[in-house]
Amino acid sequence: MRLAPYPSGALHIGNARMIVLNNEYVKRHGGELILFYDDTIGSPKSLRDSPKAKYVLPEAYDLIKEGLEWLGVKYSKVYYKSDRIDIFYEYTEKLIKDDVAYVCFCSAKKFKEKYKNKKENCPHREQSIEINLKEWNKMLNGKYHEQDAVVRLKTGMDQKDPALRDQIIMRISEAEHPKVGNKYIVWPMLEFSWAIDDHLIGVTHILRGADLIKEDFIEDFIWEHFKWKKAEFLHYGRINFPDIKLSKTSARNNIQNGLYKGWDDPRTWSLQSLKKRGIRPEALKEALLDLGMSMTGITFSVNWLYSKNKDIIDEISDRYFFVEDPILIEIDEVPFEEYIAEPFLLPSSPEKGKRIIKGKSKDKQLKIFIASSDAKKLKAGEIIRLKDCVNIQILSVDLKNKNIKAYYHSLELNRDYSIIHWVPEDEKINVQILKPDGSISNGYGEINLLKIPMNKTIQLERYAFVNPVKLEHRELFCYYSHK
RNA sequence: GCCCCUGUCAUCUAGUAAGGUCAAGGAUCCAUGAUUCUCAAUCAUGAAACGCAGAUUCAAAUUCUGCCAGGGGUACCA
Repeated sequence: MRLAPYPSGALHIGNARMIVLNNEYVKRHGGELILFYDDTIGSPKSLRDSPKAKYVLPEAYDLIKEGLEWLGVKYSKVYYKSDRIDIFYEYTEKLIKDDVAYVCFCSAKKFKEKYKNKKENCPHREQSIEINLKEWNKMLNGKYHEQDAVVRLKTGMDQKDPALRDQIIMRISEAEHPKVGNKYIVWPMLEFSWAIDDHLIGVTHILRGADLIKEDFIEDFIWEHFKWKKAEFLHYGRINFPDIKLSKTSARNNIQNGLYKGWDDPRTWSLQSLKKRGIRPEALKEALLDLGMSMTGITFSVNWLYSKNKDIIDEISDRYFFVEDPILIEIDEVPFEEYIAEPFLLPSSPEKGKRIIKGKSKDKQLKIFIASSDAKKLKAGEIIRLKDCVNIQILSVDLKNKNIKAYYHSLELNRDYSIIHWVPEDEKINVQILKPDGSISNGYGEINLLKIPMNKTIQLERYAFVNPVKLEHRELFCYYSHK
């Protein structure tokens, strides 16, 4: 079997389904997996400036490799479509000589309206083999330009399905290719190139999305013509990601115009970005595999992935305090100079030990920060519990001036009081969290965050799981994982 | 327009090939309660579906017909 990514950008969560399913199939049946970069030319030169243009991005080759490595996918060989253009020339010539292909000069619009929709042959279909060969060579020799001429396969203008009437197999593109430059101006269409290559590299099973079903027909037509052994087709249905916008093309544009920092920006939903967010490859694989091979159109909710990931990281992510968008509370009449809070690093594994958070008072006053989302809910007179510390009674709340006053109330845990998180004013570090939508949350975290390893997920209690990626000048930068 | 495919809880899925074992099972989400010094996790309970209409049959989620609804293809993209 083969993986055939188009190297226009990093692999994303949507492309991953194709990879995971192929990989699993090969593993279960003891097959061989080939990585085949489907790096054809894409959009013609004349459309290259359009934001929708598809084209090969040089860095994508490595980004794809990186993504496959992260997913733990092993392959036996690597091929590049762009290395094999001469092969398609050779087979196109054979097809012309066998009178099953012809050079057509109709414009796309004219062909569709005058011939395809009416099931009628265009004049070029009747050309002799000699003329077709001559015109084909003119195409190869650069006598024609983009849009001037194409090679069509004689699948039949009387096909019931208009999608299958005399498909184009070779066309002209004057665009530059990152690997082979301007060496070729005639390029194959996807269906045709696979009909040839799947045979030549010995593919026995082709597992692809339902959107590529038409390609089956073209491949089968050509295998039939050459009397080649046929591969078996397997399909899976469409998958939709309603809460995500997934597009390698728009990700590329946003990276190029500087809106995104790179291919690990969470808005790309690339495998690179998922890794940075602390999503485990096993979680993604399991989530995708659970969808199976059904032909049903699937609405994929990212919560499904998050849930799988949480199963893995919950029991290994240490807990820390963090307050988002902090607001200061001044607590008066504190009857001690220092209180040492000792919450567990990971309550489900007490053997991992405890953290130490010190609350120090000056002149009987203790200053701490709480999250503004908690502050908004406070009412004067209310008693709340600072987790693992003390109970305080709120005296006044002035959100406009970010000023909250409170009194010390008591020490003992009382579950009637709501429990909130806090960070002492004199021992804190700045924490920045990059959210999936690209926004950044700011807040303070407990001092123990200075000692944590990078790229190992943690849970900021009552906030979310995050993956710390950088600690510099007492400032921690994290990627948001999920709730 | 023309071709093709798919319709089971909010979502994903099991069941459809051989009609009875399905008064439809599991997971996620949601709700309630327990537990917990986290709004997480854990445990318990609950809510929640065979697209519609006919037909065949002792018996239909499963077979047949019609309808309806979604998706895909119809690119000199992949």
